[in-house]
Amino acid sequence: MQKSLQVTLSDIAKKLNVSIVTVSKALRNHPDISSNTKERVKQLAQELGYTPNYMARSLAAKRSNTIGLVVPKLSNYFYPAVIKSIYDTTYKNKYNVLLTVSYEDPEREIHHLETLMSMRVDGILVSLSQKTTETFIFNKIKKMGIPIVFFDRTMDGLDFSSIKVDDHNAAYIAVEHAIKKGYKKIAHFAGYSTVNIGRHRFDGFIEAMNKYNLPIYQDWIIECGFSQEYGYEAFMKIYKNGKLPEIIFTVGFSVALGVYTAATEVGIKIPEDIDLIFIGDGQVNPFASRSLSCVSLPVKEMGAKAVEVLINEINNYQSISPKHIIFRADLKI
Amino acid sequence: MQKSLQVTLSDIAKKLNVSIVTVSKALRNHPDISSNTKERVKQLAQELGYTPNYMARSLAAKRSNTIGLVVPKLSNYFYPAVIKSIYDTTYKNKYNVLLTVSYEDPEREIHHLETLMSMRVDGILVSLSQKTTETFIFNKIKKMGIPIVFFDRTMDGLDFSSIKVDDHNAAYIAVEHAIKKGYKKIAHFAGYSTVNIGRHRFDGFIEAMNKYNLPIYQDWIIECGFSQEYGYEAFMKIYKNGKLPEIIFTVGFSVALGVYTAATEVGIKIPEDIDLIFIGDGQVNPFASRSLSCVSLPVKEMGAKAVEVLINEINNYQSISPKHIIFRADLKI
DNA sequence: AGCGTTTAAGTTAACGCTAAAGTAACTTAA
DNA sequence: TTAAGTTACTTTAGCGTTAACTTAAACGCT
Repeated sequence: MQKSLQVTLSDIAKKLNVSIVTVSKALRNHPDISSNTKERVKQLAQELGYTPNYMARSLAAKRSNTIGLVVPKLSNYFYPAVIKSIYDTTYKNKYNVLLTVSYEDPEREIHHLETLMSMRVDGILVSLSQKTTETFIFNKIKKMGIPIVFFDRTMDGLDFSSIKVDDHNAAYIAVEHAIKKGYKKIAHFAGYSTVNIGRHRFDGFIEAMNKYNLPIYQDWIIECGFSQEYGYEAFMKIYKNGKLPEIIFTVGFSVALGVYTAATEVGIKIPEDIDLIFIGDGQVNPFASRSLSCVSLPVKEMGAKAVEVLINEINNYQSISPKHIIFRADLKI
Repeated sequence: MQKSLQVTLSDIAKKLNVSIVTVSKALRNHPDISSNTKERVKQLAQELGYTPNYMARSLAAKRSNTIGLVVPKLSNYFYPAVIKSIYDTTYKNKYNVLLTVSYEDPEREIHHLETLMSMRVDGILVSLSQKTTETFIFNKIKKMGIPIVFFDRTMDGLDFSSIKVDDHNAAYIAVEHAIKKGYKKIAHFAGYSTVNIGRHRFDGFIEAMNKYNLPIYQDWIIECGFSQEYGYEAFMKIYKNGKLPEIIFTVGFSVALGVYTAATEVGIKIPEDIDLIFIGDGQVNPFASRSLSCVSLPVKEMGAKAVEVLINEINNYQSISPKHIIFRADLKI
């Protein structure tokens, strides 16, 4: 119990009277080694509680079999869902993931990116913080030969692969669906126009309304945040105004939830009195029983695709040209 | 551009005509080096875009300045909130965090723990998956000399430090508060009794009821899950039964939310017709405006304490004796 | 028997860095 | 005046692995 706490290849080698390299190869199932020796090595490794040292391995092998992941936050259903998908995909591909969270802070984002570089990850997956403006770090990463793939929150003008959702189209689909259901008085509880998602979805709303020549009432367009409280407040606001729409299209699930709460509170039934449609971002739709429609983002597919593209770039680093993949949302009725 | 992509200490050393070690020390602010040389080294390192190789550093220094974190999931407000707190605390202490998620799967949990060991983290913070029964891995980690601290979800009979919340007491406080407000007919929407949290909170409920000699109606005790849908269903169930309590004590925030939704849907006002009290787990209480009470867990404090205890064990590895810290919840009115 | 091939190892030289132990040139103190 | 620091470096020796090469024996074939 006083001995060095870490069991190394050399410990195993000595006990078995073979060379260190033989042990290393045996544990990695290298064809050089006879199945007999492999067995003996593995057996002893197991007994001694050998745990490979990834630091040493990565240093020697010049690859870490690890990818870095930077997300802006963990709240909201979206990120946990994408993360799950990314985890599952990397797990299948025998990569490890280093997950970091920037908490929407560009400084931390850079810090994490530096750390991932220092850990010599083989590739990096990034969803940018909302306030990120500085691109210096990404060029540095590129110079180091580490491929990056952006997903969801990307930045224009960067020469890296990106996986995005067509928010404009998602909103368009939602509104078009509402229109085809026969609604004409359509309200939109939008996200902040300063945020990409909010803006794109708003634009999609406008496009659909224009396409079908429907009037847009400013009173029914409420720019609010993405969370439940905002939906609640927004609904109360138009409720007090008195003039009610036939359907409300909300930027996201949480806002819809807020609307639902507010509406039931004042005795308005959903979807009978006022219908509701929203863009879902990963969560199971608990409204399903109440036959609400939603446009759902292919969250799982996005995560998987991001990993796939990244691994591909890792394996063909010399010859990559940035791919830009845009997912379209599905209508769920 | 064809040159080796990674800038190393040796590159800097050659250009400055000093030894590698001088560069290494200069960058780490070692007192051996004159401030003049330090400046020159740092300047050049910056220019060349030097990024330290943590693999090599950890290997040589035999410490990684990194701690591993294993949580069972990312959904529910609780974990993201604790993670944030852990991040903030480690950041201040100049440690990096490797965050992994077991997704309540013991197999993945072990996989992640092995990975963290292989990465030679200096210490590990674990919140167990619900299905974990095997303790072999923890003893292995101990043998490797890596300290572990459990938080929130711990396991009895393990000789490691733990940071917990007194769930029993939290429930007791909640129920006692209800009783002191004058309520006698108290319902409890409980979590699964197979889950620690659910059981402990249930016990706390029972204890308070007994203490104040209040009758417990089986019909008002509904064992359900921890999420919104369950709260909704549970409420509908007692609503259909016809006999309504004065106040409902729910295991968690989400269940309370479900109750609220269900109640408003059937025209019962909260808190006027039926009051509601719950145990909050990190989320801001959006009911605040409606003057509901909740018992809130000191999530932030827990995360910070867990890190503090772990770092202490890292620094005094030879002489540690497991600490068991139990946080008590606060009543928020 | 002689030759190429296969199998199952072993040897050597890194990977990029740091701790520990020098070293040489200057101080300082009694 | 000289032993004992101090300052600012350098040298040496790894940390635990792996890639690339070398070696030795055994095998099959002509």
